[in-house]
Amino acid sequence: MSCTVLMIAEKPSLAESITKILAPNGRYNTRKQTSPVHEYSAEFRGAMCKFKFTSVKGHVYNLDFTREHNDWNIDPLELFTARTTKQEASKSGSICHHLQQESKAVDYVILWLDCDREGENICFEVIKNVRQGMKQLPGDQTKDSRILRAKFSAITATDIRKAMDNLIYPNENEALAVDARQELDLKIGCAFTRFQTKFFNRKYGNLDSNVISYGPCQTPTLSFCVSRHDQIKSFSPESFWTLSVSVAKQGTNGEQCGPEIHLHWGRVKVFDKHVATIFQNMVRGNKEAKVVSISFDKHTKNRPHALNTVELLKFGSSNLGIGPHETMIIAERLYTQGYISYPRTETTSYPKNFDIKSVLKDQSGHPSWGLYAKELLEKGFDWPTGGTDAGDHPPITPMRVAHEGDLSGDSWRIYNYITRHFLGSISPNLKYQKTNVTIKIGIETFECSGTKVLQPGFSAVMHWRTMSDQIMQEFNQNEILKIIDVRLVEGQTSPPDFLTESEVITLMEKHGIGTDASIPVHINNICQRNYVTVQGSARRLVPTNLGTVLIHGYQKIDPDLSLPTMRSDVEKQLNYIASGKAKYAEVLDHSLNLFAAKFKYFRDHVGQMDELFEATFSTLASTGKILTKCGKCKRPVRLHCPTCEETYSLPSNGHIKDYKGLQCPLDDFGLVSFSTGSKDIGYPLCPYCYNHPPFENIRKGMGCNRCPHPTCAHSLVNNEVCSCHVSSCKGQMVLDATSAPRWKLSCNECNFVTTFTDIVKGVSISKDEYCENEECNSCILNIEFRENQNKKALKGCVLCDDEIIELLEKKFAKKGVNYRGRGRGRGRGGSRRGKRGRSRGHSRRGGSKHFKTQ
DNA sequence: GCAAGGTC
Repeated sequence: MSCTVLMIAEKPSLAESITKILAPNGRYNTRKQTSPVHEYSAEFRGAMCKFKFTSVKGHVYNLDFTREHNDWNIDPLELFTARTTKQEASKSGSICHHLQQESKAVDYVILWLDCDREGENICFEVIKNVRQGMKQLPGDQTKDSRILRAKFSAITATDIRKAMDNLIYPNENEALAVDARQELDLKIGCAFTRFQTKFFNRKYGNLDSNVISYGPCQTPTLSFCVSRHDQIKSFSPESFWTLSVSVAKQGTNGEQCGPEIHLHWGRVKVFDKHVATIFQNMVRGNKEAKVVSISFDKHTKNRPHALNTVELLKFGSSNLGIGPHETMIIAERLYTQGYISYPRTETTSYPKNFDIKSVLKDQSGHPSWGLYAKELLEKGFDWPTGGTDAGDHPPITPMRVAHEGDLSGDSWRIYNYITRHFLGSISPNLKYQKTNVTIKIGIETFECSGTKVLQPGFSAVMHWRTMSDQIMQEFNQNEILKIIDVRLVEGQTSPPDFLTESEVITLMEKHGIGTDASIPVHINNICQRNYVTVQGSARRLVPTNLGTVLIHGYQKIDPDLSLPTMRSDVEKQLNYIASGKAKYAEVLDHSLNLFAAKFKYFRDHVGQMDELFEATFSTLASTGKILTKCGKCKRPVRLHCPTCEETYSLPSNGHIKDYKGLQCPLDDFGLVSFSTGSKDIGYPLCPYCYNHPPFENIRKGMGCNRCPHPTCAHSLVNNEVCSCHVSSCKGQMVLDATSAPRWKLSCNECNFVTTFTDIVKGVSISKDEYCENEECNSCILNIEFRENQNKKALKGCVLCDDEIIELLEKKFAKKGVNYRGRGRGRGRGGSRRGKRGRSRGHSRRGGSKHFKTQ
């Protein structure tokens, strides 16, 4: 034997099938090793050679951090710059050792790894193990020139032989793109996961998951489910009305003969009851209905394409009630038992030389579908058209007959589906005729229709696709029908339902999230971590509180983190590496820097996510109180709306209570009053305005005492009395209406407060009256005394009138005395006279954010 | 204890 050729496939089954194709007369010997080695002799490059065909089992290596960075106590930010190592993936039996042994003194290595980017990467993992042991040859016959790549687009004899005759070299750029992907996924995933897990698990003991994970595939997957949940929550039903009309054939005397026929209104529905009633009256105004047209249309439902993984998973979930993870486990078992072909494939078209006849022959004795298969064999089957060849593996088909007793419950149901799908895919199309009858009552159009199946085609074997006849009476053109009933039926629009697992798979496929092999893993992850639960026989994925809070948190802090474009954006970068347009190190560096910055931003703003966690998972929140308390200081600091899942912070170190059931005119939020005690500051505030100031140039934390709303009874404009007495303060003294029965004036900037003595019963601001002292210009107050005081009501300026000044516990200095702050501030906001009712100092230039009162 | 991608 002049030379030895080592060939390596991605999995043992493929090594065997390709050997069967390439070994002369299909004759070869197999040695049992970590992965079987098939041996045969054949010609290669003009000489007889010994061929050894073995395989790896997927990736040879896993990427991981070194030991020092596998410590959860280090700062996760360090992970972005941490060193990584590749470790052998296999737990049972060393693949590396196997490759090293088998490559000893071989002349050639031919790589038959799957023809995708991952396969190209595995090529280089293999090369790392086989290169050393290869035979040294003289001259320019370098080892690298003898490591070759077979590129095949299907596992068929033609394709495999063609690949063997057109060997090329492995593509390092494609492999490097995968290396970059691995490193990015590892670093981003672990950094975010460790940070979140530690941050939230330390704070909340009642989270439903040990690990609060983040990943570029699992998080967008969860996001799909939460988006639908949000749509449902925010849905508001609308009433609509429709005309429900029934007619019947009539005899010569106008009597009803024949059953009632229900008609569909051409307008379907209207959203205005008044309009609907007009239509109803119009229709009722007619005595008869007239058939104006009858049409017969032929329709076709195409047979399905050949079966791929995603389609199998979707059917398993929606029709068999078996989750994708479980379906894959079962499919893999059926595959290793030889009942079906390789179950991980994107391909939906049969290879040209696929032996459909032999599969049909195998199945023709089957008790359930044997006769059907036999008929196809005898009468001829339709060679499938369409579908796509993804170049990976042939579609999923039955490989040998199984009877119901051979397989346990779910295995049988999956095998049953795969086989019926196969038979359906080579069956005729389903054909049916649809009859449409158009009927007019006055000027309104109605319709009724019937269907008749002309040829069941594939639905005869795929019984879940069966279409039943909808029989309709025969009508004649211009036939007059009797109107039996005209009713107005009210309905309501309804929200969408939660996404089914099958719909989630469709979305994942559409957005390129995960692969046929990993889609079930991602869905399984978000279930196991308790971010979603699978509900009902329709297997709908309903987000848990934890799942919802996570996604809402990302949306608040950095929406990119949960967008489905996360994956595709990174893929675009990786494509530059694969195509050789950019260097591996540069792309990796760029993406790592980007995500490190995102991580830092997320970490700095995690409080926004924490507000949601606090409202959902703190023990106080579980009592159902609307007012939640801070876990540390035990004071109420936040309001939480459990429906909107929004949290509003409030001023701390004080008391919060409902403010007389009053509402903010800007946003309809209920006002609350804040006070720090009977002799301290107090004011009403709107929780929304406090967190989202509605006017420009106003900082966060606005209470009503700083609000420039021109007409609201609680705003600064309508409650300010004079400038603050404290010299360094630029604030306004505001009448604190929340303070009754002990009336107070408190500054809206500093903590200066003055209280009226307890003989004062009521204080109000006199509308459009100001102190006559030009320098003062304060508001005029109306003071009422308690009945037992026998005092007449007073009216005057709090800065200039002695009698009023006397009523204050902390007295303002009388005008003319050189007290701190005198005269100051008066001119600051411009002349105030005549400006009441208009914002002072807070121009509404630029408009307000949610102003809706004017 | 963490990601996602292969495969068993």
